[in-house]
Amino acid sequence: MEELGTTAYVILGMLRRGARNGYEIKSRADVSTRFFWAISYSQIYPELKRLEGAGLIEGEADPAGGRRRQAYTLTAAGEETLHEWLTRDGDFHLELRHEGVLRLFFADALDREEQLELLHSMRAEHERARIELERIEPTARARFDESGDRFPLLTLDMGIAYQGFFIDVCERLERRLTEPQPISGGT
Amino acid sequence: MEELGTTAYVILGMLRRGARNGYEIKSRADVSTRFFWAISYSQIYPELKRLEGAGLIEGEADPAGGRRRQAYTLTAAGEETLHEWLTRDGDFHLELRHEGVLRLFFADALDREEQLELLHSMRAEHERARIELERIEPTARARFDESGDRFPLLTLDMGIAYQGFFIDVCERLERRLTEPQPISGGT
DNA sequence: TGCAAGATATATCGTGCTGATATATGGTCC
DNA sequence: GGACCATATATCAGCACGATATATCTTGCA
Repeated sequence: MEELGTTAYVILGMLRRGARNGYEIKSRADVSTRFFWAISYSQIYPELKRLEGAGLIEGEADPAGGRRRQAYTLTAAGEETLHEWLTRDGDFHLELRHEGVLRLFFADALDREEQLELLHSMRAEHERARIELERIEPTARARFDESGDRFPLLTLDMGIAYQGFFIDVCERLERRLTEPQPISGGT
Repeated sequence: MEELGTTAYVILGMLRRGARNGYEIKSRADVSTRFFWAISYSQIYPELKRLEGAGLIEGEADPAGGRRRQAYTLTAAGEETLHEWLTRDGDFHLELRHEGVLRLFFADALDREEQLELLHSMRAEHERARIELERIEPTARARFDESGDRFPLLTLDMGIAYQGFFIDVCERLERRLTEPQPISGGT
């Protein structure tokens, strides 16, 4: 079998969690993995067929009234493949795209006041993001209490701390730029 | 004029910094913006032509011996466009793809020992990344001393702290998972 | 002197992903 | 009855990545 992309493992993992079709996978991902690994329909539906072809999942017709629907489940091979990925050593895919930091990188083209405004609006952005995550938190906590699976809640709390990291960095830089004559760029 | 993608602004910014052609833009980006906004040749060369067509940059033949080379410079319009982007309020593009956190999200499928190994190898990955950044730091510091532009150094230090954030998170989680009976997933 | 290896410089291809849109049906509310 | 939203699948244009191809210039060293 060819190698699988990371998106394929999101699908396997979500199926293992109890998601049954493409729509449910996407809905769940949109309130969880989206923050560190987004997926879209145009990946999900072709990938479901590919995974079925590879024998990692099985689908059967599951119409809801007159609406066609396909219900998928993990096969033993699929379960094994997911486990292999989860325990694989190293080879992490790790990527950040952050337009705020990018602008900061070029901020020498700005005057002091504009630099401060950039930091301020960047901080505001992360504060909005943190609030969004904090709104999800009670739901995640409730689901933990039901399921006993603590990892979704744990990664959510990581996300909240992650936003906090950027908020702190912005605040520190804003303070430093406000000071009379800062010397260097040390940590 | 159509809207520009963020990559276009990387190019404008790099030209403003003194990069002259596609190769130099890519070389510089690979040791700086790469860590928060990666770009590739297949974006750079078509984009240079597009930006020239839009009047934001100007290119002239600049052969090096028998090797063809095109030297670009910012126009006044390009400078202005860059400034508009840098001072634009909000609308940040912010995106993370982190396979380690994703695996952690699904880590309920693992036993305790495998979970610890996942955290350990994730932490090792971030430690490698931090060391890579720390190796660049003296160069960035020297360039700051020459140019007086502190922002590249500043964003590099942010990157180092960023890796530190994940290292700390992993350590904390490793400790918590080692403890006898942790209760919840609180921060 | 010869020549291998690496740096400089541009270009392109396959693949994957995003965001938007299209198409239906089912359920809820007034 | 009809408006509106949720459910469910599918696809397309555009952007981006990573790898590779091509060619020339420079460096090192035997």
